[in-house]
Amino acid sequence: MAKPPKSISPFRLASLLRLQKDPNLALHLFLNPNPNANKPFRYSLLSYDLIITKLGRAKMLDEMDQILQQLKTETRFNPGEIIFCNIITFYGRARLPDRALHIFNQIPSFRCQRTIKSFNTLLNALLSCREFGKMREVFVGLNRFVAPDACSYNVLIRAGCLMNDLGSAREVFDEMQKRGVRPDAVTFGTLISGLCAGGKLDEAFKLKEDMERGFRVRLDGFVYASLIKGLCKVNELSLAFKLKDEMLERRVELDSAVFSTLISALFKAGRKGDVVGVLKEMKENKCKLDAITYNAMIYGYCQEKDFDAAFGVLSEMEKRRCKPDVVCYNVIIGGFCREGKFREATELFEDMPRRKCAPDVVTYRTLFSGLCDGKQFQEAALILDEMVFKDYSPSAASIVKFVDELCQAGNLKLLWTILNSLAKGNLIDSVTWGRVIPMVCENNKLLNASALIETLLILSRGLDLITNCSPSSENKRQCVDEKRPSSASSSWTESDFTPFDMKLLRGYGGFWTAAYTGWLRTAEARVLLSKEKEVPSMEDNLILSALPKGTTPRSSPSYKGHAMAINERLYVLPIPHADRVLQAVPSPGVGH
DNA sequence: TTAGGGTTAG
Repeated sequence: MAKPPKSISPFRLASLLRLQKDPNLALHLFLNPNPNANKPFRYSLLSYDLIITKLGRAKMLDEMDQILQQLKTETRFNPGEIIFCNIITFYGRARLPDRALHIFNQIPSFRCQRTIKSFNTLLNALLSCREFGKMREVFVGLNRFVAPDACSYNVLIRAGCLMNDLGSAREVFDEMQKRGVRPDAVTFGTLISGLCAGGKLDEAFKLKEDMERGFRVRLDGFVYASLIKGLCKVNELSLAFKLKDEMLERRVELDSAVFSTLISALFKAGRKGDVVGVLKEMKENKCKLDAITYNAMIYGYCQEKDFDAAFGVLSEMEKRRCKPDVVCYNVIIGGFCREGKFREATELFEDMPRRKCAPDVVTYRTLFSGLCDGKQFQEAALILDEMVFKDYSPSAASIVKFVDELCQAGNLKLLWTILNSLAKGNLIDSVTWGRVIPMVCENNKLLNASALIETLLILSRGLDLITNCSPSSENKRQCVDEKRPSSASSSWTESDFTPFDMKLLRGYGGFWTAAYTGWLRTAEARVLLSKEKEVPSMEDNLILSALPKGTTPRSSPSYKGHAMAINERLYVLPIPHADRVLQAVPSPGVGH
């Protein structure tokens, strides 16, 4: 007879969790440490820490929340502030500012004291979400309870730099000194980097002087790397190399960041031959090449259309046990696309999972816009659909470009396909609607599309994000039934909408208005079809004309669009989908 | 794992 499995101790659970790479398995293990035991498991604080960190890193934030609720009920120990700092950071990375703020406010309920540390983490998380207004609010509010330190000000300075508002970054720099907080190396590093990025090299060098002479803060690699990049950007390569030598003289540790910048600049200046010297110097300084250094070379070779050399670097990385990262593949895929090597680009993209590298939003955007530029419409449509499925969005410009190209090519069939994909991701904005509608009307030999466009304009006009409201499905159904345009008018005006509608439209802002209109029209089309009106108005025609030819709705279409034969088409999206369109949140850009 | 630099697209 098999022996019953030995029950595991809290200590053993922690070490098992540490070893488990798969976050799902780790979660399962955490939730069922001893499946056959009948008394509750006494989790250690370390186990909580490990599972929360694992789930957070894997972006399994709902599961992480579940564990947090459990942690709240544990009274045997008091969790340290660091756990909450990590959680706040995870929310920041996931662009969930409200949840970051919420957990920050909840910290005391976990029997943990908040300090400037979690406050600064919150500020930084809000910065990751580009919630500058909220940052200010939080800073002003908490200022009354706790004195900001250099780190707090450094986050604010970085916010100024990212907003391209170097003036306000400077103001923060002055303010911190007024309040007796000494700027440190990070303060100068942040400000100098911002000045270099903004092309204010003179100011940056002046600040470097002040840092050293006036403030007696030691220069470090961060400051040098920013300045060297700034010089390279304006083609001052010899000055950049001089600065690197200054680092050697002053015994500032030379790191891969400085060398990567120089290598990248040499390639861009067409001085590939000089890269060998830099690599040699790296070796002399015992500085290892990292993925970024290799990527600088790969990019250089791709710009020169030397893909063999680029793949050579890739093999070299593997040989040196430096795992190629996603940027590495993005660079090569981009290079292939620029050269019209779409098959190669797609093959490498498809090979990424085998190479144990997940494509990111940049990979998709690069491939998508490359395929569009090369008029590889079918492939582009496939990538687009996959992108939307993954909740990534192409840039608004490339969507419009793609739609324009399809309109020009008269490829209505593919146009419907991609509009369908875009609708799934709530990615059709008023510009796209504006491009598509005339196309549809022209194709159906209708008089003109001005009525619809006018409608879109009316709805988009001056609508700001004022309120947030989440309508019930009953509300929406009422909208559909009541929202018939007045018969005298051929287009919709504000008077055709109840105050509720207008509130709804305002709540979602101008950007969403077009999607909302699309949804209303969807339902509208369905109402029209179900009523089998004898003499369709021009408005009816317009909507019906948008339906692809040859699609015959069943006799009694219901609001549950899935029963309809045409529900795959854009204008007849199923209602549950429309609900999602309405409730969707704008997808963030990179890093989403 | 409270904050800053270097490689990719748009």
